[in-house]
Amino acid sequence: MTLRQLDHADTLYLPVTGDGPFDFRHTVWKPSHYATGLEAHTSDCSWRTFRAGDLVAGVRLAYEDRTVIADIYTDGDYKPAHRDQLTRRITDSYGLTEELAAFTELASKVPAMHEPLAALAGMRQSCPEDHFEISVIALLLQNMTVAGTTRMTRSLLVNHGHLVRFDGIMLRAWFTPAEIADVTMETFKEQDRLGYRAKTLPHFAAFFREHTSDDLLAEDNLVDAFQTIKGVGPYTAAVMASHASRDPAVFGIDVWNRKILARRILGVDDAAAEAVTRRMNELFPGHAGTAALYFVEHEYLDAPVAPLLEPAGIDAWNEALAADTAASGTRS
DNA sequence: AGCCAGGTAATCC
DNA sequence: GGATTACATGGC
Repeated sequence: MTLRQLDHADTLYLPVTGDGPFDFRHTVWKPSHYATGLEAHTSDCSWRTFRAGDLVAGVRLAYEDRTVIADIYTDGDYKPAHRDQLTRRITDSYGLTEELAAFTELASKVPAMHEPLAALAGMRQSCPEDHFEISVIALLLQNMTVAGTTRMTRSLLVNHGHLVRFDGIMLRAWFTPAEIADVTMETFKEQDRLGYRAKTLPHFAAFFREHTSDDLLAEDNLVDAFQTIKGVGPYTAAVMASHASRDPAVFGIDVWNRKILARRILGVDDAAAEAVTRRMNELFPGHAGTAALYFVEHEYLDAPVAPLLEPAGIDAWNEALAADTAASGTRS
């Protein structure tokens, strides 16, 4: 994998609409999210890569006066259509035009939600991944420890993705479905150590090459269509719906958030998935997904999985990413 | 060694 | 149907 240097191409000023607070830091950086190398965060600035077709874009995100300022870096072929695409993508990824009032109203009536709401008021769902990318994440989370998921994610991005540098930060970028079209199941299994998930990934690539992102927006039962793929069940489909499609009523229940939610809303260490889901829907009708987000992020707020970087730590971050890439290159 | 982890599908009664 | 089990992998 070669390192691409990206140059500054544009600055987007993206208004945050709606009344009420906006929590930029916890919208863009989620305390519960594991490290992927796709994004980096300090206390007041974030960097993230996006794919827009063949384009690899690096984005620096900051916030001021109800406006997200997105500096765009690319490797040369930046066109007006890309500006529109990235404006929409970043606005949607972080819910900048979404209204939280209905959720906040419900939440204020649930004592268990008072602390999360006080700590995180104005936080939106974040999903900089597109439908394909978030589906890959959900696949890698299946029946696996976070350490295992992190390992597989890193391997896929090192071996099939991209490495970029812009604005002083080094980051990984996703592969597109087209870019892994010729990668075999054997490679995913033997090189990337995906286990049984190796069989499913080629089907994802085929599905998302057939269904372009514009088709997906028009598709009204994408979740059902996606579940016809072998290896995609209710969890993976729900993660796609709640994150990439931003359905506030939906959340993918797994053994991780099941325990967190059982403790928060039922007062027990664990409970059946159906019982947890039912209670979440009773307490937060139409907004159970948003509520789950608040409970989970509050759980990790004091001990984030991937803590914010100090500005002085960026050199070490860059060196770690470069070393990781070099190590992979020498492996047989 | 054996069990389990941010699931899923196949196979049993 | 609902309950049980194999599926890959690596960490403890």
